[in-house]
Amino acid sequence: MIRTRFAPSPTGYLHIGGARTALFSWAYARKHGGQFVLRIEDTDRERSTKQSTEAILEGMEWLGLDYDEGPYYQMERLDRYREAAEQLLRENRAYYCYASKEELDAMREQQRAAGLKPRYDGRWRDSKQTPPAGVKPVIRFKNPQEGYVTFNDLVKGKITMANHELDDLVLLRSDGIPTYNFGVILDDLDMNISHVIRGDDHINNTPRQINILKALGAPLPQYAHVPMILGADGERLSKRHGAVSITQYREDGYLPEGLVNYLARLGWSHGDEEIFDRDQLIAWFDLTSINHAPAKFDPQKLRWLNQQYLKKTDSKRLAELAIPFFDRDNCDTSQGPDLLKIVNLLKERVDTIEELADAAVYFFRPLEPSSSLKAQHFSLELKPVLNSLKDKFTVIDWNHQAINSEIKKTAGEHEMKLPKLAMPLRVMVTGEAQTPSIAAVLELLGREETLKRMDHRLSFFPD
RNA sequence: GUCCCCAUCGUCUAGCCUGGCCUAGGACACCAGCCUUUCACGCUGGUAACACGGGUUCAAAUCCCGUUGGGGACGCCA
Repeated sequence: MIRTRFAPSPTGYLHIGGARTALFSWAYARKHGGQFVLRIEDTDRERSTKQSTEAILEGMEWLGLDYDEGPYYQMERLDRYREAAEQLLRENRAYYCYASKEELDAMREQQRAAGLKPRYDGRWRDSKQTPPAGVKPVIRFKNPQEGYVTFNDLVKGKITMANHELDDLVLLRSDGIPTYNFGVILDDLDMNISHVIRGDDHINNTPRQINILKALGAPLPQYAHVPMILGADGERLSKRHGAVSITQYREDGYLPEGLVNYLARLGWSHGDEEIFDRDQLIAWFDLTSINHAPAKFDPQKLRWLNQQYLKKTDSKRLAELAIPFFDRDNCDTSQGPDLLKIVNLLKERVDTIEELADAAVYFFRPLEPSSSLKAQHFSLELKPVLNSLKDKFTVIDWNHQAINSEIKKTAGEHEMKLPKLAMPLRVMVTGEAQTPSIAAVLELLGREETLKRMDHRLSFFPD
């Protein structure tokens, strides 16, 4: 049975990188009919917050990453970690270390100054000295000092690390809470995780974890390290480099399926496939097609993909999703034209739902054209033409074909090129220069509102 | 600094494992044209990459080594 997990720490929201790791783990489990587990690694008491946990859960739900078990919380498993640490202590695979924070800082600084890799020097490893009074010790792992650790990473291939590069890491802090490296292996072990899929910033931790697992006499999971996602500037995505919360994309008007598709395609590929849904992802997903190099996040391609999904999404659903955005624009959608029809008209022309709502404001309230638009499209000679068009609008059938032919006819009668009439009409009714076909817009807007706006505008035309 | 990972168009990538089909394919972006009632959409075409240097081989984007460049890790964070 294949079991994967996503194990975020609740010290911030769920961001792009974490979401993609979760997506890959999820897809791998689903592909193989396995199970996907969610575990919250909340052992950093300083920074873990309830809000972060909720934000992560919310992000997972929005993306549709459903889990079969969890969320588990590490803070509920403290006894287990203590037991395991004591076992290692008994078997002389771990030891107490009484070194103070200041002492260790000084040690590292010295090493750095000497051009060495900063690491614990093992001063308490085989120490016979009497422990200082009143100091609560940490428990450190007795890492093997010779030989190599090799594992076969399912993404990167064979990775080898010399044991002498590794130091004796802390297993249990002085307050009895495990550190990441200890907690994670025990949890993955107890939860029968078969495949550990995580960011490749964990590659360096893997040999340490393998050593502990071996000391415990436990079986090893398979590892798959996924490359990082970089910001547009090539820097690792961080809070300062555009790593926004996954839910921010919802607020910006993206569809979860668009984001999922984009994320899946970032660092993973199935030939030349660009647009594929969740089921196709599951069917196609494999670890070997994950790219080995880090990828830069490209917001423009995300926008394009989102537009592809917007186009094929049912207008009814889009209309519902758009309501909060209309609210932001102070548009009462219960009043004006049929929202469904508005969505139909606009959904191929915008990249996000936010843009859709923004592009539809004039359906709900008249917009004042900018002075440059007025100067460009309004002129006194036009006034009689627009007046006669308006008169005809009072009598024709109100559908876009009829409106359209009336506009064309009027332009012909006055020997005008069509745009010369259509543009001023568009600007005077919508206040904007870019809208869908003006006839379609007018039909939706309704005869009454159209005439009202024309009257109003014409009353002080061309100003 | 030390260790680990990585390296194909500006970006995401196919091809690499199992050398020849690659005068390197697709997508985003960009440019031009078409469509057109504006803006989009759509369609057509275009610019654009195997980091560099050595090997191995009849033949290398593909295999090996080095250089350079990028990323990551080096905590009683995860």
